[in-house]
Amino acid sequence: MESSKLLGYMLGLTLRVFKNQMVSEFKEREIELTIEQFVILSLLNSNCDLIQRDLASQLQKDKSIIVRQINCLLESQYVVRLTNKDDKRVKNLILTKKGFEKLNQMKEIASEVSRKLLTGISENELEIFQNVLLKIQENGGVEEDIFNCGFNQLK
Amino acid sequence: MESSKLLGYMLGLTLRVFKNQMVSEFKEREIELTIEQFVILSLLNSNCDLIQRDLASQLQKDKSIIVRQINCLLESQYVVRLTNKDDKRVKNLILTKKGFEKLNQMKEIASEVSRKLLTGISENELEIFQNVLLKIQENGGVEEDIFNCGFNQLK
DNA sequence: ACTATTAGTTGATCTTTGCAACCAATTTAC
DNA sequence: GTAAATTGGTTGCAAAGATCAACTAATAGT
Repeated sequence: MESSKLLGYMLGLTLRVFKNQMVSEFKEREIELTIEQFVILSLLNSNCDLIQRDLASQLQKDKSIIVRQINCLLESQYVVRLTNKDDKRVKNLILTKKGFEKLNQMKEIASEVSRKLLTGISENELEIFQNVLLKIQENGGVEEDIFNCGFNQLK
Repeated sequence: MESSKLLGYMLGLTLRVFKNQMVSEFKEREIELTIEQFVILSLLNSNCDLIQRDLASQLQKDKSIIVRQINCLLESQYVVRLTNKDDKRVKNLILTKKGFEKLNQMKEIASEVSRKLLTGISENELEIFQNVLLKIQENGGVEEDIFNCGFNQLK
């Protein structure tokens, strides 16, 4: 099996397609957040116990990146950062009302874009597709999906 | 169907897993190219008629990015850039022997990484996975795969 | 011939990323 | 209980990646 060659190419291109569409939709509707920030808000909304360390490991990014992303979200008042009472090293991250509303707006856009990009793909194919993605992540050592932020839990 | 929410998240995370593994392998074996450059060399090797415009559209990136990537590859003498005789606007890109050898070295690494990441995934699932990726790209308006740089054509 | 288009290049600028150093709080090891 | 190690978070800096607009040179369209 020679899937080897271009797994990265295929994933990269597909992601880029998705991102480009999202970015242009965001621009059109004057949403000033990036896709990354949208993802972070989504994760925070899925599980309000997530701290910056968790975001870093879930997203496989350096913790410093997360800090800065959160800083942006703070400035626009989409989240609040509070020092945890039990462990003062830890900062809890809480979505504000404003953040929640913006998130829902972005989710709708993501829904539209996804619907558009996934047309012609059967339920079954999509299921397998998701499982393969999960499997790759697992094989790559991504922590088990603590909070099940899979595909299917959106209201 | 609520796959909407995190298509971007799933793709992004999976790509990141792949990239992280590749980067650490590249580092270990002292390969000083980026994944992007590896992809470009792959594409050039698949089809030597590709010009910079094609690379830009295939990779969905701005042409200026491609120019600069190629400049790097020129400096390290992995490719040569020649003005096309029939149309002097066009530059042909040719892999050097050095580039070809480096490419093969990187391909092997990519094979290993892919093999590792794809363990436990059946032939059939993988096939569907690839088709979904292609379908998404198609729905997103990526040009038809002129030179069939699909999964299965590696030596 | 004049205009529009195309391929490529450059410059300025911005974001993203990665790395290392660092602080403060907490654990651990003795 | 205290010293040392670890952990979560923050900052600075430099490299890489990406964007946008302006520009050249060659070609195509009329």
